[in-house]
Amino acid sequence: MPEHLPTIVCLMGPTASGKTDLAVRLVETLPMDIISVDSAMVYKGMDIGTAKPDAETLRRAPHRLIDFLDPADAYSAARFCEDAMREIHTIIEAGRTPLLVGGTMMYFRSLLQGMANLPSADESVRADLAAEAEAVGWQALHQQLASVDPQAAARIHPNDPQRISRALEVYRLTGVPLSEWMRQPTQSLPFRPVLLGLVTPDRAVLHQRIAQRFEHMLKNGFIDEVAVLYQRADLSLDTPAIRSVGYRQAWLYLDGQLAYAEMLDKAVAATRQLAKRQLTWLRSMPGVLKIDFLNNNLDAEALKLLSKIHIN
RNA sequence: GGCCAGGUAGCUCAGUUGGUAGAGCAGGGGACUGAAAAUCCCCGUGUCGGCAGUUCGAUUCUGUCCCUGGCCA
Repeated sequence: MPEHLPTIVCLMGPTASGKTDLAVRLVETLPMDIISVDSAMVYKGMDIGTAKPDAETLRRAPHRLIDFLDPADAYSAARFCEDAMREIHTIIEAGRTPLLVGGTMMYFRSLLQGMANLPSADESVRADLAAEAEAVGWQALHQQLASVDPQAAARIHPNDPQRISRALEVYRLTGVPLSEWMRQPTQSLPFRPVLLGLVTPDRAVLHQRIAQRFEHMLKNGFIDEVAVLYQRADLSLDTPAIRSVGYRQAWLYLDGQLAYAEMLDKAVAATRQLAKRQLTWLRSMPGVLKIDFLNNNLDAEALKLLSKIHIN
């Protein structure tokens, strides 16, 4: 890729791998500014459970794209791309290098590879589809999809309501099948991305950290944080924000559907599963420089990798 | 100490009228285009508590021992 493009650095990794800590230390020594790539930290009032950096940390290392959205509002990969592009440009214009940090791998992929110019979500179409599914089942809607967009139907599993719904939504909104939309070329990224991935050969240690961190969250008032959300009439288990790892289980606990110990077990398990999916993304993503986050010279290692690249 | 119920996958349990066993959860791998911390797909060998007996063959029947829970002393 052309050398004259401005550099952006992407620091990726599974939950509890220490991304934020490393990023904060990096921006203290390098002329970089942090953009968060995290679908849950965007929400206000969701601090403890998302492991959002505290006020003191944010003063030292400001994060863009956190803490600006109400939990009742839906965010999306497309909105992230717009927001991130805006922040990236601002940082580059200031003569600095953007450091994109987070674990929402689809946001990274969308930003780096671009997205088709699809219509955004439409609540009323979604409601119609959900009602139809209630009546005839998702399998029937999958068949319906097969008749208007065989390509999408072939790649979307009949048991995957979310994707069946989205594909039919796009077709109903535009009269053009999703597969057709996705054929349009996306414009290439006007930056030179440097990809760093925090990984470790020892999954058991990551699991341990995940368990410890959730217990720490509980000690720090996580349940109280969720209780505030639970009291709101406009939030439910159908709200994307409330479906987040930990929040969903705490919600069920507050609702009396889970005992405390079950809530703890299930929340920790859900976090492990999230980490596994993030690692799957990381393995499939080309060009990622991997760093073992259990390495005791983590900072030096990261700085060494960054010293080899030209930052803005 | 006596009686009863159990001891089967990491966990909770099902099952085999005797032909060496299967679900859920956990775990592993994968997919992923406006919900993505979401939503899905694929993956099940484990001395069926130990030992002995009956049997062509025992995880299954019998005996005995060990362990756990309950009731009675």
